[in-house]
Amino acid sequence: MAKQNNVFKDAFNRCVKLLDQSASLPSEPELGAALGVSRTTVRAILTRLEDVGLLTWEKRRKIVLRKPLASDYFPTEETDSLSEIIERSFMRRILAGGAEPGMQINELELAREIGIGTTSVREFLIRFSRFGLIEKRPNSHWVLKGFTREFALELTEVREMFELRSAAAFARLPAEHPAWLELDAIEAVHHAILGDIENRYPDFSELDERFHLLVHRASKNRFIVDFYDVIAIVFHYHYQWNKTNARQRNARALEEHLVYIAALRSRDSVQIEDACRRHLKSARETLLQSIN
Amino acid sequence: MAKQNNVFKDAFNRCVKLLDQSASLPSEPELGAALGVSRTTVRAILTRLEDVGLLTWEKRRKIVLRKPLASDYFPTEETDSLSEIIERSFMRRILAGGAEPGMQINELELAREIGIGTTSVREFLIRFSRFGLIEKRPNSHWVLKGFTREFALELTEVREMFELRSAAAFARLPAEHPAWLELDAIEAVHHAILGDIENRYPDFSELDERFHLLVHRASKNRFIVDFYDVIAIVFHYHYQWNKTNARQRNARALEEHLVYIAALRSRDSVQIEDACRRHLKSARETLLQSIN
DNA sequence: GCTTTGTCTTTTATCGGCAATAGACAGATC
DNA sequence: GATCTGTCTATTGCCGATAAAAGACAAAGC
Repeated sequence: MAKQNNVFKDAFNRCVKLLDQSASLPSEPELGAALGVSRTTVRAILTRLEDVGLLTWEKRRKIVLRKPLASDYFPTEETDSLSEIIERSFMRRILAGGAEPGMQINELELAREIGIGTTSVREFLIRFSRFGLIEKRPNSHWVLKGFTREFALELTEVREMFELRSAAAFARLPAEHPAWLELDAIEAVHHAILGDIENRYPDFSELDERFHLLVHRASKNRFIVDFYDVIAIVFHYHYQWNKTNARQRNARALEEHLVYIAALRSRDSVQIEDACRRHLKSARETLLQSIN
Repeated sequence: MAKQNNVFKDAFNRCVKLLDQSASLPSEPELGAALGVSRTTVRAILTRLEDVGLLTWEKRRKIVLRKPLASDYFPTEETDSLSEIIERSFMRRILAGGAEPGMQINELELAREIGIGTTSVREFLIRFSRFGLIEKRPNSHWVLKGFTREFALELTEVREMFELRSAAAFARLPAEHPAWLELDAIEAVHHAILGDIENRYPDFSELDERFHLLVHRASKNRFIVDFYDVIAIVFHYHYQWNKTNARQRNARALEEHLVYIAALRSRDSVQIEDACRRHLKSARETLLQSIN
């Protein structure tokens, strides 16, 4: 079966959405840039648009024939990349299912369960191993170390070191640095969500990641920024599978963020450290509660 | 060609060395434990020992027939695992060769150059990516970020944060913790090398890793301990390919270590921080000098 | 003269297959 | 009764092959 064509399918869907809004399509290279794919894929998309009768396409002449229907899109399951599929499937197993620490992980079994080849599973496990949740015994199986209390404590310990340093670096950014504008934008979304907390509290997860990543980036240190991936994935799945008191928790975190943001703006190192510490402490507590 | 049999070859060599010393061999499971391989491999080794006329083997009766010769061993090139081979080859390219930052890395080319399959190269690159020297463009090539000044500064920034914290944790270890004994042993080796510095200064590299890893382990944090891999690999190849003033540099580092070790023993946090900072600063400077 | 398109080549992502290695289990041996 | 050996099965590590996707280059169009 070789490579999946999910890049094509995903880009196709985004192209149909584009076509739904504006009534014409730009040149091939421009469209490629807009969709983030190569011209080869753009041409495959255009060919298919013609096939399903959405478009006439001859050289530069692209004429939209009708409004797209829901049935023109590829089903969303088919647009995910293999690694996303594996990640979700794997995280469900270890966070939701009864996965005991110390358990062996079997590549072949995982591959069969998801219906893919072993190579993809192996590559996923190698990439995933940097999250500290699994460990390889050479020439033998992987061992699940588990989403335990120790894991959460070790993770948050490093997170706190990194974020305190990043927040301090943030305060030293020159006034014209784009991060300040992004901070304004992020703050505005905080107010928007708080203003309609009952309905919008699930939007917090994504905003949380956006905010903390912005702070970490101020460190200008690739190791610190990369480590944020670990935090992000843990909190991502944590939010997804543990919804007890979600509204209340998120509201509290939003308020803490606002204090934190104000502290960053003040550029006062004592205030920043205080706000940062306070927020990270409550984030850690939330995480720990979900484990025991 | 499937799997290499380097596990067998390496274990075979170690078994021959064992046989050179003691005149008999233990049971299969015991031998497996001693060599760190499965019984399947042990039996393959015993079969080969018989074939080359080093041993008679029938059930429990194992009789050594003669002293091993140099020609009984497999050549060392054949005992390295594929990932070790790729790693060396790759590091030589990016540290020694003219590898410009921003350069593209081609999986197929690398594989052909080393004479192996692409899967192994891919897996290596994925594992290697956590060292922050390369980066993947999805569906496209890897980009070499290069062993630059920025890289060294980012690396040492994190190293210093982690090691200061680990050193502080070390001082809090209970007196009966085995780490103190290991520290004694490490200190003794320091004195031994310093006593014959002219000849033994190349032994420093390995000792350095052993010492700092011991310190990092005191953090009891998997992320801190794992990060030491990044430091270790960088310094390992750094020592290997930059030998200017090596004797002098190593002598200085050994002295700094001794002060650092004494500080750890004192359990005095001010003294520890001071000694640790001082040593890390000079380690950073050495590293930076080798870059520009 | 710059951008677009047609065509072709190169490279990546993924699969199935096979030898090396690990590991399980029952019967044999001390 | 604990450990060892014989035998068999399961799993990993690695390869080559192939479709998807990227990308190079020249000719065409504005």
